[in-house]
Amino acid sequence: MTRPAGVQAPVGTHDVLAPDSARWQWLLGTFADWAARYDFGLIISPMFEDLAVFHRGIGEASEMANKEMYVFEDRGGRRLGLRPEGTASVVRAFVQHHPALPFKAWYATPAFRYERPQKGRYRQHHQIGVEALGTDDPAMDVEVISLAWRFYEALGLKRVRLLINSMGHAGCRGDYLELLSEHLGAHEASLCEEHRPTWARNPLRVLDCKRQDCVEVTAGGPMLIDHLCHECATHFAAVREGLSSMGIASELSPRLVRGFDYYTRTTFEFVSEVLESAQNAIGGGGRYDNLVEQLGGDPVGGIGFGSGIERLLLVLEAEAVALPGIQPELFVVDTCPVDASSALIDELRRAGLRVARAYDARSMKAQMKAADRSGARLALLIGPRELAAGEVTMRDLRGEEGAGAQVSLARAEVLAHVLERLKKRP
RNA sequence: GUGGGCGUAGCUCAGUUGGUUAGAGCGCCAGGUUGUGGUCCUGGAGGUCGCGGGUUCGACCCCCGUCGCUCACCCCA
Repeated sequence: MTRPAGVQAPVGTHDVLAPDSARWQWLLGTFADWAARYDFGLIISPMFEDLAVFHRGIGEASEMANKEMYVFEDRGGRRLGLRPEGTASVVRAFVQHHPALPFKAWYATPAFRYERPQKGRYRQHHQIGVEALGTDDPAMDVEVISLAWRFYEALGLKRVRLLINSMGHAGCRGDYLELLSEHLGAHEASLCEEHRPTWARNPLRVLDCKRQDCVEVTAGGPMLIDHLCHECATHFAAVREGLSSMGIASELSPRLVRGFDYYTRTTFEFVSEVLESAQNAIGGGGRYDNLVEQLGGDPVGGIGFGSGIERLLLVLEAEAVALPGIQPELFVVDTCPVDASSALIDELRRAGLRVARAYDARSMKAQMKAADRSGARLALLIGPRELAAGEVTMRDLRGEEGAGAQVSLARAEVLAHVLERLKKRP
């Protein structure tokens, strides 16, 4: 209990040990599979970047860039930041390497934000996501969004809603912002305490405010979705139609304003209906048609999404989805005074089997107990009797009738019998 | 950054207006069954009661500080 100061995970971080880590492996594997089906390739990029990458990407005014980033200076005097989200780094890598278009990349990465932890919110959390750069085609918006949707389905999630909105491009958004500012200015006195003095700096944020005062003011005001230019409106309609043609329902959510400044046109968020906590967004993303240029690249568009692993795990638990574990298939019990099992265990493992064993020369009873708890289906017993006879006893630990049947096998035939038995009962 | 709740065994927790050697269940180890798990019985190990200070004859209990966990605001994944 008492341990030296500092010998514990930092605030807001967690260790994930087996068997819980098996859920992560399964989730990550499922995502990798679906990303590959959509022809996305894995990208691995550094977890820290020059601060400018994040500042220019996320927007200097944003809460995240200002107060939540882990910033440090290295020994060479460089100002660096720990990745707070996935997109900026991918775009930076894209600009740096000029890959062929369209560039479709998926990632799994930790993300760091200095915030007060609470349920579903940590200082180090983990995201999986994709970015697709180099095309404005609404079909790519549809691919990115549907990939997320199919992935959630593959996990077994049922109670997920897709909220969608369009932020327009710089032109129509600019026109709209004037209308919105006019409206907010006229009703300034009715805004909530926080936004009354600050609405002018970022009027869109007010739309996102959940306090009753602001909700009432903005409800009577203009919505961006009604003021999109022809091109943006057409693009948005194509995205929704594409999703609809796949049977994916998207709910128009005109107040949806996501946290990063870089979004244009399509923005979306996946919310869980079963999470009771305030952190019910399990993923989100959008199009960013100016970001590549802002980071020094050609003026090409992109779109992506990110999803939080910890939150997905919370939802999986809330929806009571059964999660596959990783258990040994065999447990080898060896009670001989000399090592009689290492070579056999090696043979089994090289044949692809997951094999557990006991250590410290414990009694047969203790080893059998360990075998039972390991979750293995079969136990192989080698005691002095088997050793002398050149045999191995194979015992079924998961026999449906309770008492497991056991048979004696010649040492040379063990592998063949084990493979047959395990295949027989998948 | 703001506010609430909580830190007692590996885990989940109990602990009577502050009173002697701090308990339970589960888990773990061993034995009952000198070669057999899952049920049952018996026994055992394991705690500077988060840490530091204070009040008191005496503190797991009261007070202060501190560290940590947790929930909410905020922000978001």
